[in-house]
Amino acid sequence: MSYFKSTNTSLKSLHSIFEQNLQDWKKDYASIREVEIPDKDFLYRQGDRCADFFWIMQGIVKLSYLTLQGNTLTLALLTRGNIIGHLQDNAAGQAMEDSAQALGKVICYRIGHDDFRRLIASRADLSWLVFESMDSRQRQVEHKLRMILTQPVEQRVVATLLELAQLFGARCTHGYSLEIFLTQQELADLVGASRSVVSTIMNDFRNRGMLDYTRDQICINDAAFADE
Amino acid sequence: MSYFKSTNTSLKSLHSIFEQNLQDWKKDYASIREVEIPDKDFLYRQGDRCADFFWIMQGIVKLSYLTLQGNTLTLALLTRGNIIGHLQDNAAGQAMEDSAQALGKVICYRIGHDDFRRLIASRADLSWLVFESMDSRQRQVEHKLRMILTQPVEQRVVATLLELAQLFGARCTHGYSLEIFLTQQELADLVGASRSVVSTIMNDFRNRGMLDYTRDQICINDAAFADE
DNA sequence: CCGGCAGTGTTTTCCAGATAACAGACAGGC
DNA sequence: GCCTGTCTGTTATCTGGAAAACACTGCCGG
Repeated sequence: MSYFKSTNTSLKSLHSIFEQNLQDWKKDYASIREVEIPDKDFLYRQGDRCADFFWIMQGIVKLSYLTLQGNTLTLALLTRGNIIGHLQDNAAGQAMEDSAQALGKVICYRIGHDDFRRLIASRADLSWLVFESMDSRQRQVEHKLRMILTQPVEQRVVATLLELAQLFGARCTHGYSLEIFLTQQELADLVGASRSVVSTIMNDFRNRGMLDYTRDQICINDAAFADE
Repeated sequence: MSYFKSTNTSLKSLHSIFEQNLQDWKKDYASIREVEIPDKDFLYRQGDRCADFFWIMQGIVKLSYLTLQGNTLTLALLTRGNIIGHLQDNAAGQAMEDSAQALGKVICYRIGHDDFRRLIASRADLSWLVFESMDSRQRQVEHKLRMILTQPVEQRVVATLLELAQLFGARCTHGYSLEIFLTQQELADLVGASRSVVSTIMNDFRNRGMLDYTRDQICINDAAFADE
């Protein structure tokens, strides 16, 4: 069960760094504030102009892109420590090319563009955290690209479910159950496939005893880990 | 012809920042050295262990991934200002998951992991440059993912050729000719398609007068820009 | 001058998966 | 209870593009 390897440890120190400094920083960087985003709310939407940065403290944020044909494509799931925002400040922010949506409750610090830049400049130790954040997103997207170009849908579903188990998995009697529920459509967006094939594949897995799921819960049985 | 928009300006200052400081820095960060990589040489190969960073000063570096089935998949083309390297230092660098190859002559600074980290920590103004570098690669990969999932091969070829024109384009009598030559196979890897369909598509474009190419040159005619 | 090699052009076959269309299933609200 | 809306399950059809297979066009070295 090597699948549940520990996540990057240095990101874990982030919150404590912030906690003890937030009050101090507010004096220097007026735009910093802690915001709580309820499930399904958007941090911003595709096409919005948004020059702020969001530094995730808790919860998961889904980045997705809506195609012209009306399909949704999930680019990445970001967790604590990740930073979202536009880097170039030209003309006070141009339209975002994707949407960011909370999956479950999310807590993050929202910081204006200029303040963020100044903060980074003055606190060199923070910049390495930012690098790690960007790097993890980078890897995530490249990994997705590789998967889509090389693996058939079925394999991608398996891989995605296992990744989700890492992110949301809570131990239950027969395996790991996911603490948020995704509709099949959302799962399909995540693997980059159509809803109908994901549906049949999921059923197949259920019949083979690797998975249990209902309308509002998914549970990955221990058997699944053995098989793959 | 809005296509030839200027590239990020702040990256342009990079070389001058380095030039005037390189000698000084060598004292503090012994591992820094300027290296020149000839055309087609590898900075590192997939599977290598490499804990160093490469900061590109000149030329283009191709990042690509070799699949188990033996297909090559080009993830990104990086230019001046971009930085390549593993962030996490655990166990002195693990295997690279892609290869980095020079496309044409490349000049870059090679820096050991720890020196790079110290350099960034001590020179906060540099870190913003690194952010921009990572961000541009990020956008490039996400863009590729979107293209592959939404556009048919033909469109992707067009888009890729226009992007190449931006990177390598040199004005010639009838349009923009590319200064490096890519085989059709390499072009196919870049668009994420098979060689044979790229070949027929290219021929089609040539017949329609949008393109001229021979065994060792590609030229995008002005007509192509009007059409798309 | 003749292989041999690396790249190109084209055609034929085949299939994964998109798309569409519809029939349950379940959950509110009225 | 019944209507409505949102999910799930399944099947029938169609197609873009991968794969394979081969002929063609240089070019380079002996």
